[in-house]
Amino acid sequence: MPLRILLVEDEAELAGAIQAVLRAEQHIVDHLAEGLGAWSLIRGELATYNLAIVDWMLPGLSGPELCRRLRGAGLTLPVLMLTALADTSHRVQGLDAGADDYLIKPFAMEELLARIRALQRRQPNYRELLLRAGPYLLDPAESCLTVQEAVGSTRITLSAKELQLLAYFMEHPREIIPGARLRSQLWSLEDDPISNVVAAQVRLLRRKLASHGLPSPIETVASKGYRFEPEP
Amino acid sequence: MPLRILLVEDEAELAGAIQAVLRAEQHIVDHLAEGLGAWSLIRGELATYNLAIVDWMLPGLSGPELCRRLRGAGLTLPVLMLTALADTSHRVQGLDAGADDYLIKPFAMEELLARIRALQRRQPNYRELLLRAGPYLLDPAESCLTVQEAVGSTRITLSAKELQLLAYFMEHPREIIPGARLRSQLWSLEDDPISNVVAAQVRLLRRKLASHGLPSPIETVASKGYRFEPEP
DNA sequence: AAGGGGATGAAAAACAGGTGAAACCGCCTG
DNA sequence: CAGGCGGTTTCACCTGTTTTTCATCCCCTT
Repeated sequence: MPLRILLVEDEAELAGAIQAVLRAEQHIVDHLAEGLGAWSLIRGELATYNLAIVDWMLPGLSGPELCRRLRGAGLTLPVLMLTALADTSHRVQGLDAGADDYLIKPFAMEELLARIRALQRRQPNYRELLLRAGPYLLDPAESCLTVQEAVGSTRITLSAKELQLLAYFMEHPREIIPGARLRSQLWSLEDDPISNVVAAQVRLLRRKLASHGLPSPIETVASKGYRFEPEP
Repeated sequence: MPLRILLVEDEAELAGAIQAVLRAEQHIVDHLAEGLGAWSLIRGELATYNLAIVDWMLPGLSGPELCRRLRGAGLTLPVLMLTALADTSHRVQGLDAGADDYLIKPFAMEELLARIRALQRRQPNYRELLLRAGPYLLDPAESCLTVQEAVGSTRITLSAKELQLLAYFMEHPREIIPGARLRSQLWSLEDDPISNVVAAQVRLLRRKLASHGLPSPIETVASKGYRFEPEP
């Protein structure tokens, strides 16, 4: 399932490579080059991150320092630290600061991905597979949706964005969700803030459901947002 | 839920952008370019602010100085300070002065919004939930009103302005509220002062209630104002 | 009786969101 | 490496709702 990841790395080239790889894995990535901004971004609650990848050496607020702050604020967000030094003394410092895992540069991208998966599995609230709301059953691993109907059920395979969107809706059933919230939670903060991606994607999702003969569970609440209504 | 926000920022362009974003979120915004005016505006009773966004560097009364004065006067109004990166070394000064949070320029507008939400949640009297007066029950999150009746109850969904207006009435039950006060509390001080938005909006609200078969709890006290009377 | 503030209905303006076509992009395949 | 493909985003335009304005009208106060 796609994760929301904060990457804090000041070497532009490495950062770019990591972003590309993570995005290819369908993750939503925000990138910052310095620690103070990361700190404020996480505190701001603009987006809910599932993981932070933090370089050891950063201008301003260093990686371990950022980590310490996070822990100090009571946040359990998994942190994967990147360090250029195989130095064990640093390792201890980092663990003290509250990092969850280490990767020593240079590393293979495959290993980064593996570490991320491992870290996620270790999460206490690690959501094993399915998400259910009313007759809707979402399987992020297969990225497909199964809907119970009066007779039998329908199975629909979803694209990455459709999955993310529907997952967010299903995690907040019946709640009025402003378009702007979907925007900040499901799209990287870096891209153009004036665009109607959200409306467009909602439309695609609605249309896909409709094309399978299902009634749309997503209603629009005029100038307030969208609402996912599991029961008809 | 919409907030009343005072923005004190002397860079015209940034100020404009911030205003636009906040207004898009339904907040009511007043903008000033210097600290002294802000000080007097907050002390005056023209409007009651839920939040002040204050630039660090201001002509006349500086941000921290304004902050200190507010605290000195015993006001607990949350203050979000904007600082240029160069001023971050002064952070401690700002905290001393009594600011509640910081944002380092440049920042993403989305982040500003998130900080504002976080700040509100931190408020001691933070009332996420419901507002009640007599048989009227207002739910800002759902932006709907539920009215208890002899038999059963009626649920009405409200638009943004209707919600703000009714909330204000319900917070001041039985009180005679001059139209001008609604005007200054619920509309930005900047827009055209000669217009009958208030009367028009009161009318819309009354009409909406009437259309659901409810007696109007809002009466007009000739040339004095309006009164919200929860019990019939 | 005059004047002012509010009430009213219609219309305009402002806005959010919906829509289809087209562009774009990474990826796979021939 | 070109071409095709599915997924995603953008664009320009359309629609429906909310909010404000405007031009009266009404009624209470002075």
